[in-house]
Amino acid sequence: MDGSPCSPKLDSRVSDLKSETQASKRRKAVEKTVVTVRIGANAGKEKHEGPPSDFWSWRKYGQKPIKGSPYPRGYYRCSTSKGCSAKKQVERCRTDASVLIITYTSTHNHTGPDLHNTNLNQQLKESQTESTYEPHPTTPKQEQQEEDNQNENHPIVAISSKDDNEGHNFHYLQSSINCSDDIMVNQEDPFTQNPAEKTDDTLTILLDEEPISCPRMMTFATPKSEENDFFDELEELPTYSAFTSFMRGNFYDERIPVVPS
DNA sequence: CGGGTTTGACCCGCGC
DNA sequence: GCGCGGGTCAAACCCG
Repeated sequence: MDGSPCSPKLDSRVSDLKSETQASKRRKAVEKTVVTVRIGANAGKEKHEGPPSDFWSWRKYGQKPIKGSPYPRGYYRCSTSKGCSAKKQVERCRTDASVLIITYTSTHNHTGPDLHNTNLNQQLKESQTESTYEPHPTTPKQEQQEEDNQNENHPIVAISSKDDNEGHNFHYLQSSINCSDDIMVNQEDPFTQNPAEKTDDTLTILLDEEPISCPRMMTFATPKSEENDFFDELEELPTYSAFTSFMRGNFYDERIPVVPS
């Protein structure tokens, strides 16, 4: 990957092009939304707990082992729209494998897959499809093991809003939906605190036996029985929240973070 | 055939 | 100034 048109030298030019991207992607961090998803400890499922997060399509563009964490972090980019710079990082809580930490970076510069339109079914379908993107989506190769341990039963989600500088730029606020109980909105990064404590704490608070409301939404939203079932396992609150929100018609208003940059 | 995933290498920010 | 670690890119491979 270097010999081609992108030799280290050329990189300079590339950097020029991606100067913006790089600049924002680095540590500077732009808008960040951290979503903690708790998947049933060992639900007993062996598929995947995937981070569907939303009905957008995500394409994995990288994966890296994180120091101190036995689990790798996956990097996803929104593939729904070409120019969309929305990204997300999916990683497992090192202290609690049943906890997924999904960090959303940047926002979608496009509307969802026309959820409001009549193609709801299609959207749903897509969303289901994307659910396959998981950290170990189509390739049940190795990590399968890890995932096995935590497949969900009670999807618990904690959403934390992180801003780049100020301290309160935006939030992925999910309105007070049915699942609101299941969703937790934190203002701090789940990782900044004591993973063990916070995770445990936060997640514990979340729904633990009320996954019904969410799954239900999914059900109603997803006419597919097969995928539905399948989805049932991976679906997370973010999806619900998004769904619910969008269902309420405030979807975007609520999710679109306002980044003063 | 197209889209997506995997994997290794490269680049850059940050901490020491 | 150096090293570490994180984040992204790109080519190859795989699956639908």
